[in-house]
Amino acid sequence: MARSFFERDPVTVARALLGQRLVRVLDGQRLSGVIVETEAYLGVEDKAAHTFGGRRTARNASMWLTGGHAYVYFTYGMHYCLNVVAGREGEPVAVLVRAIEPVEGLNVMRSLRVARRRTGAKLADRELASGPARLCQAMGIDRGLDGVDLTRGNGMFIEQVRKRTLPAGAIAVGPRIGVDYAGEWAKKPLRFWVRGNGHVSK
DNA sequence: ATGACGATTTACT
DNA sequence: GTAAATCGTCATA
Repeated sequence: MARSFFERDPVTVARALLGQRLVRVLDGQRLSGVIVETEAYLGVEDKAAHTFGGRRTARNASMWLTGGHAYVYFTYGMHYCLNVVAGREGEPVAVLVRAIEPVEGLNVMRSLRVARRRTGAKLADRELASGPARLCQAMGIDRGLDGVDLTRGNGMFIEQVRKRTLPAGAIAVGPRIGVDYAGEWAKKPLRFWVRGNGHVSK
């Protein structure tokens, strides 16, 4: 996907990413899935965003890069989450990728996920990447990928599946998850998912 | 140097 | 439905 796809406002990018494919090349092997759930983070004005109020730290530095870079952060002492940076350089907005529908490398994903659990019960396909931290586990994404240029085609990138954004009727909209601390901003309709898709987080 | 806190997931009641 | 797991990060002092 070209730079121009990402250098747009985060809501537009969040919607346009639905139905496109996230690809991770791990040890020469392709792991991939169709993006089915995203959230837009609007930057300095957005109380739920890591860059709220213009915060610029070592942790969120890549959010300030131009659209098309990855912002990977560590949270809750054990989880990573992946964002696709949107907008222009110096405009710290991003899209959190919350779920994908696995397409390639399901067995590798399963073993990466199972390695982190106590019980050995087998995971259904729907449990592999239906959540922002699950997706990172399944694809072997950690801080080593923070700041990676997703337009470069190595390590991790977005592959174009469709030219146009899904029709509005195929996209469901709701408030973002896990940001209750953000007051009014917690209620804004900034979460997007493919209507009826079974791989969306619960 | 310290303390409070997560853009979550899992296990257990 | 409730709670534990687990630690980097950042604001405060």
